Amino acid sequence: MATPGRFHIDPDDPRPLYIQIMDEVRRSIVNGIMAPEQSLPSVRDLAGELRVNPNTVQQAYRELERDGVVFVRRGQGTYVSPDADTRGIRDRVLRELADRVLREAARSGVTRAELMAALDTHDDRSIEPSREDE
Amino acid sequence: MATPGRFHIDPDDPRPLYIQIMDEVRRSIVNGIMAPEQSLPSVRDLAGELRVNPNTVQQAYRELERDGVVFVRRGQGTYVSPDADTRGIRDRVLRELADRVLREAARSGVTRAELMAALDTHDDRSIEPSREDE
DNA sequence: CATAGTGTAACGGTATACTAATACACTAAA
DNA sequence: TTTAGTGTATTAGTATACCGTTACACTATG
Repeated sequence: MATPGRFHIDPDDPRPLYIQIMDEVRRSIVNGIMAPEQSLPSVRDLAGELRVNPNTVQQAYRELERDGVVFVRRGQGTYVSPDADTRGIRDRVLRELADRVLREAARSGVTRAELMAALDTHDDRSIEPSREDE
Repeated sequence: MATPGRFHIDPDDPRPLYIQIMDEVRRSIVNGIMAPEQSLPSVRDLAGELRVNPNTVQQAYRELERDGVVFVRRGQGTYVSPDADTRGIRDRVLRELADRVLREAARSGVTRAELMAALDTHDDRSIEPSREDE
């Protein structure tokens, strides 16, 4: 059930709240919804919208800052990094995901070619990327 | 540092021990090293080899049994499932990995095509699948 | 029947992750 | 200078995962 704000989290999702928030922010940048230097909602605003603790939002923003995705001005706000353009973040997300996936494939003893074949024939269309319908 | 047994675990790997053991067993089947109905080392034997607690091995075997990868005869031992042939397990591992990966891609707002392109161009050859050199 | 193998269950300790509560510090505008 | 915004740090509570300890049950063999 989506909250009416720009980001949403799913209380039934087993993943930690702060990780869901990080994914929301990252996806907004990847999809071009948020542009470099655009301000993010304040930790209190977003906390209110999502009905979580401000420190939970803060934890998400802190990790995104550490990853270079956002930067912070104390007393002013949190902003998308100037170099966090859609293409750049998208490439990084893809590279890191590919890296993780290939490691897991290696652990399981399957090859990149087999994995790609499996991805090609995977038929669950319901998990194509989220679209932000505004 | 590999222990001299058939399976090994890495104490520096942050993943839980029982999950590492599950991966070892699964990979042995996927690589054809273990055949259907072949017996697995007993929980005490493997615990001794890996220097972990028997109940840790037991937990791995229990999950593998739940997944249908092995079956258990109390008092007798644990065996690879008769239908757990290399092809079957390999297909399942691939399907589940593909499913997980596409979900994570969707969460990040990237498409299957982009992901496959990233996998194609990923250049870390060091993470091709483990080979069991015997 | 006893024994040595096998698997199994219950319980407890520890560590860590997650989240919230509270209070502090910075900044800009009035 | 004050105020209302902003971010930030510390602390604490809770839950859960992980792993080990201990003891029990089954099975086959001698």
